[in-house]
Amino acid sequence: MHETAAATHDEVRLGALANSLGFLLRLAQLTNFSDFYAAFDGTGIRPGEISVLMLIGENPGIRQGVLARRLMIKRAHMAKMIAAMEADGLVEKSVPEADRRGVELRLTPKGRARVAQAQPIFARLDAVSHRGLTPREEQELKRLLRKYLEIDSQSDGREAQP
Amino acid sequence: MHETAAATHDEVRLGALANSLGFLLRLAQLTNFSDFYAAFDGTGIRPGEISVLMLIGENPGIRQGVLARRLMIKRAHMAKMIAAMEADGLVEKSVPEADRRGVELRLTPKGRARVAQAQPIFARLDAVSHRGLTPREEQELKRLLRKYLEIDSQSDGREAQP
DNA sequence: GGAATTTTGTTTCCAAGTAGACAAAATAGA
DNA sequence: TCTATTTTGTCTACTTGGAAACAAAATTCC
Repeated sequence: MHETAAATHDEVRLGALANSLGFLLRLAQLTNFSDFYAAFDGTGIRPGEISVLMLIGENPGIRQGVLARRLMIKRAHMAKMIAAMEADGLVEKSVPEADRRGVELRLTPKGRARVAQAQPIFARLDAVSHRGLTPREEQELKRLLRKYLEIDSQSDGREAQP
Repeated sequence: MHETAAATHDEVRLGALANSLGFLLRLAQLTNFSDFYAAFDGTGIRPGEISVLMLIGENPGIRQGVLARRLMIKRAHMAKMIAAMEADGLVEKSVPEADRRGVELRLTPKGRARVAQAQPIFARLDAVSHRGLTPREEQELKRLLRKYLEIDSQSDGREAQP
């Protein structure tokens, strides 16, 4: 029996979307997230939480607005995340004398322990999440994404030391 | 005056995250989305809506479960999106005789008009969203993402014709 | 043929994230 | 000084998406 135009066998024509950067990025991110959740299964660690903790660990005293801008999420949402993490004892806030509007963030020992717990899982995930790509291609993919995002891979955004 | 360890000037050290595929994909997707919203400003067209409409247009009669799987969203959410689009008169459902559990989707004339309206904006967006990349690099980025996703760029997921 | 299982879509409730208004503190401008 | 603007974080809705339970139809297994 001949097939009609209706899609069968889960085969889906993507048409113009197959060449859309946004569409490809969205699917790639969802794919990677599912790898993340598989790797961190049972730990209760989520992508948003661990990336915030890692950035605070790398940048002690960072302001939450700066963190929100770098992670491209809204300050309102960052406020909620930080409040929850503070309630969990992962992060501590301090109000700097120089500008009492702001809040400086630092990891507590428990927060540092959480990052340390995640580190090996994170490393293993990154070593296995290649999917169809060769290691060489994955490096190239990351390089292109960093260039797209205008992230300087070596300096990690650190200021030059005079 | 010498700086403390606290991050100033919005400079944020990314540390290990700068080499994390998931982190880079997330930021890239958010960046691209903001380009999308800028390009489609005023039209009321959102990424999820237009991608669903385009896929239905390319695959008349597609089942909503198949669509959900391809877009990597949950059937529950797809049901809500389709219900809203049907209420807007963009999509029509029909129950196939062969399997009365399922629902086949097709665009209405209004749905086709919406896709036609989006097409030039979409094309222009795709031509301008390069950011730091050269056109050559953007093509390579898309190729790597398709390979990561195991999407066959030429066939668009279409079955081979015997 | 008829009960168990699976598939498909839906419904309800919950979590993640955004939008916009707000208050407090800092800064700019006369 | 002292008002006006800006910056920073927060609060209250609202939107988007997922988890789990459910119903109806199809399929499997005897």
